[in-house]
Amino acid sequence: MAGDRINRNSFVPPYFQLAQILEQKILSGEFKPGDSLPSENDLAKEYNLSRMTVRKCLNILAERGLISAYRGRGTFVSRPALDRAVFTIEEYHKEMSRRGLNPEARLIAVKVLKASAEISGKLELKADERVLYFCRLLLADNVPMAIERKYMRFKKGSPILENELQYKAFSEVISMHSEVLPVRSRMVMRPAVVEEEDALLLQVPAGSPVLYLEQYLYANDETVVGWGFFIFRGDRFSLVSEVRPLKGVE
Amino acid sequence: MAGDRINRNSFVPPYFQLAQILEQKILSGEFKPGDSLPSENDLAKEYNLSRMTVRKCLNILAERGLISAYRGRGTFVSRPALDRAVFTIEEYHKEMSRRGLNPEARLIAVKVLKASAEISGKLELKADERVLYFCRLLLADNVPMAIERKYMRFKKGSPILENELQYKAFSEVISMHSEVLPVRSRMVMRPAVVEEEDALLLQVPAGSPVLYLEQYLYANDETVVGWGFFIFRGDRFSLVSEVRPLKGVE
DNA sequence: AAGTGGTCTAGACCACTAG
DNA sequence: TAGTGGTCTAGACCACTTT
Repeated sequence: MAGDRINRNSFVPPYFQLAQILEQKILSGEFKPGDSLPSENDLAKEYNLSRMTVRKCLNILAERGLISAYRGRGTFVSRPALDRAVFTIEEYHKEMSRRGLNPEARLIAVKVLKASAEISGKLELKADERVLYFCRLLLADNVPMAIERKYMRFKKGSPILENELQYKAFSEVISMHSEVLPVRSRMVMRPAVVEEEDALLLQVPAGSPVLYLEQYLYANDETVVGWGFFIFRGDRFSLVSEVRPLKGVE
Repeated sequence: MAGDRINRNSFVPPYFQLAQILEQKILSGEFKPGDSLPSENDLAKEYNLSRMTVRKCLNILAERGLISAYRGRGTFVSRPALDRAVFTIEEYHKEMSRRGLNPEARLIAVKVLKASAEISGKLELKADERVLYFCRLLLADNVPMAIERKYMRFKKGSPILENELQYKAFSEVISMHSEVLPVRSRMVMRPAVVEEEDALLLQVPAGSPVLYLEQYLYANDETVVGWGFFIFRGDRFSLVSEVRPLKGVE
């Protein structure tokens, strides 16, 4: 019945070999959505593995959404979640390097401002308290890709080095400028049309579609320690979600 | 040094208790980014657990990005990836239910078409082959949220029940209409401005910002078995990415 | 050589589900 | 009651890194 065996001399560990075997049986239709898999004990016997090893393999497949386990009932093949998408945005420099582009950041402005109503609201400050603001233009292969505008609580006597603002991510800038470290983030993304001032920086017509990506940073005590946003060009920046096969992993 | 103990009478399993303890030590700054954690053997001794149980706990923290383990060197606290975002879009009905909204789908059109150049390209068909097309208007609490337009290879003599198109996700529609099941997906998201025809359906002004979400579905042999897209209203639909504390899990 | 994480084993007890 | 998955244990060997 088995057909496939675990190769004990392979560099690929047994738990991973079994995961590949089972994945193939699922993708090829031998196990169909809703079917139950053999029990963990049966798989252990069939492939001459300990139950813990079988479980490690099943955990991998479960993480990938191919199967679901239910205590007392068994382990079942899931309907693949193909109408679901997961989009990941890395820190800008990593994101662009990943895409094979040459990233660059140009510092457009650094200022200490009295917080406007909007900013003091976002940063949970009293009106007119002072905040540190900076603006960067993010490029890839010399083409403007995004504008970044960020605001943080201003700490007297802690100078910001312009040099740092060329390379550091927002949370790193805060880490160095403040004693309260950000430990949690919240980001909100929505489509927008670009306003005139930003259109000039991005070198696109006013009214072009863009992605507006808002960022809140929180300290361990839930204080907001930073707020701001990115504006990404819609014609140069899209997000991709893919379900990858197990083969290519590691 | 320890301070915290594992409560063996708790319903919370030991591996999870230890994960909470270690997470708190990381978030509070007792362990700082770059610091090494005690070795797995030391943690096992300190908390009176077996090494496998300690490893299960560390895996949880590693999945969440709080720590990284290196063979031969040790386990280290990571700088939290706060300038990174992960956005998840569920299948429409689930997504809206999750947001506490009442989802609904209205079938606008179902047709068998000769594939245009664009469609036959996307579906890897010869020109003029026939494709099945449908269009749905997706609502939440009676407000239009999105338009969905989908195309799939047409299979003669396999009727599509209009009823199904009210509830089923695209990949399910294909599963029932075709023998070749989709097992893999690819989605691409970008901002756009809405065209007049779509603006009418969505009840927004032409030129309003929208999210354009393209979907490709593949069979096990890499054939494209479905293609299409969603157009989401930008004023009603945004995506949120949050780093959650361990406490709230399960 | 000593210490680290990665993997594996052969048991065990438990909570839960089903017949 | 028998079978399932969830958790835990106390070992073991390995590849790798550091000293």
